Amino acid sequence: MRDRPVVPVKPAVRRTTIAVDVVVLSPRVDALAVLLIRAPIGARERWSLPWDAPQGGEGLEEAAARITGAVLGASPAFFEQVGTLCDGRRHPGDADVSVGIAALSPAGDGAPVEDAEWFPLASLPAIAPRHRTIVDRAAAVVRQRVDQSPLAFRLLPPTFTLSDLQGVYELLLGRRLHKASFRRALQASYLVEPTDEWRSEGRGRPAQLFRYAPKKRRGARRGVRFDLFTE
Amino acid sequence: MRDRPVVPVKPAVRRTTIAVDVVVLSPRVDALAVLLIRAPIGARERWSLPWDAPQGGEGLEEAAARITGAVLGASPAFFEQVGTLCDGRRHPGDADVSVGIAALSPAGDGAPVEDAEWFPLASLPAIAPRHRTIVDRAAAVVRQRVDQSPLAFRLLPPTFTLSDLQGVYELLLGRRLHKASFRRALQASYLVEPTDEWRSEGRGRPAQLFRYAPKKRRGARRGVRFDLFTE
DNA sequence: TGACATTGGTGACGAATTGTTACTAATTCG
DNA sequence: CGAATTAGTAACAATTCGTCACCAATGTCA
Repeated sequence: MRDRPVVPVKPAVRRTTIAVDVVVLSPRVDALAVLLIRAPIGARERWSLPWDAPQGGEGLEEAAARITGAVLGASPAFFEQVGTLCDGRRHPGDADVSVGIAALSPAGDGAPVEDAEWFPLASLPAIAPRHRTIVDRAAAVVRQRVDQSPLAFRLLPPTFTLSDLQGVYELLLGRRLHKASFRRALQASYLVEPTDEWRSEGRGRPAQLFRYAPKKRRGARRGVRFDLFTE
Repeated sequence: MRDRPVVPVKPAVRRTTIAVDVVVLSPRVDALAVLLIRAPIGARERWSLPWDAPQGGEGLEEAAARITGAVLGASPAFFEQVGTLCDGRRHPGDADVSVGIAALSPAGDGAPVEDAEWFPLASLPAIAPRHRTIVDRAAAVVRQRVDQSPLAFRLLPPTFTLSDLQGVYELLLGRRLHKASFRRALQASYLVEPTDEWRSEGRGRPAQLFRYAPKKRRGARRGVRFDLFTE
């Protein structure tokens, strides 16, 4: 940083190869799952993330929607970029640049095509190093933003019980939450509204169904949080 | 979304042009400022963000460091991606894809080269639409992550007073904070440690200098926050 | 039919955190 | 010297949070 000589930059674009790599996440039996596709014979790894290049005139999230639709039959309504990579790590299509995108899909939506399968986030098979990085980033981003973005609601059907919702939060955060506290905080947030439907799920009292319906509330936030944790 | 036919994807990379666009942010007189460079004669807008294509074998943040170094003479130690764009909006070099990167620079570091200037975030001159989007995203990202990432410390020199730090938080958050609450929260966070130096800044009592020195503290966080605000 | 297990839902209380007021401390200015 | 200005903190009130205890509504099974 010591007074480096000022080199005038003559900026110019550069031709490279690019890929959109999609981490489709969905809550499966008690764990978040990622959708992988079987790689062609001869590839270094047997599985990979769904990916493709954006087509002409197509935005990145649009491309992610197309790719997901092709593999899952349903297209999630929520995407979030988790970082763009341009490093030495290997990509299955040898793209120079990879745009990582997380796609959130409710539990019941769509079904994987023949060569695709859900894998619990915690026990993935071997995938290309760059895909590994993208999956890890997607998990980190989702965990980090869960309380600032309506991520959890995108992993649930349009109506859900509060226990469902709490379950998703517990999946994302990786820890148990206290029922009464969770509900009180949710109440105060005006993020959901009750429907007049109830769901009976076998044993136990039936639960009321809610829907995501955030009320306008201007950000009159309080002091600083310093929620920074050094691992 | 209605049962779209499953189109088998034959993924393939695609050649495109790419640019790294850097939003260098620094606290200037009572406002966050962005570093812009004068565009060549004949360009649609007279100013633009510093940008260039990543060179061979160079990572994206590395490219951002090089670009910033060339324009500011000093290279910030902190970069954060704020999103990758691939849409119709115009880029000064007509890149297909733009990777937006925020670079945080302490107030005194470096000096703009001849054709570069600081502009307060609130009153920018006309720049290319894509650059406008990237600046807005950078501002949003920085505001959103300020309490989860040590962003504020990257806008300050290695040692600083607590009033300096509070000032940066107020800049980033765009609202005033209460002194006593701020300091109590900071204390509880173990993010800074006092040095044995004091700084006398003209009138008033001299202030103790602190440095950023996060102590390890495992994330034993509490309930959910639902800090989601719908504008 | 009537315990009992199971899941949903809530009131209430003490503990912890946060917002605020008000004060003390150390310096410059006139 | 006193007034003005900035730094720093103790202490109190208001609010929020974690927890416990309980009630409600259903299915199971003797």
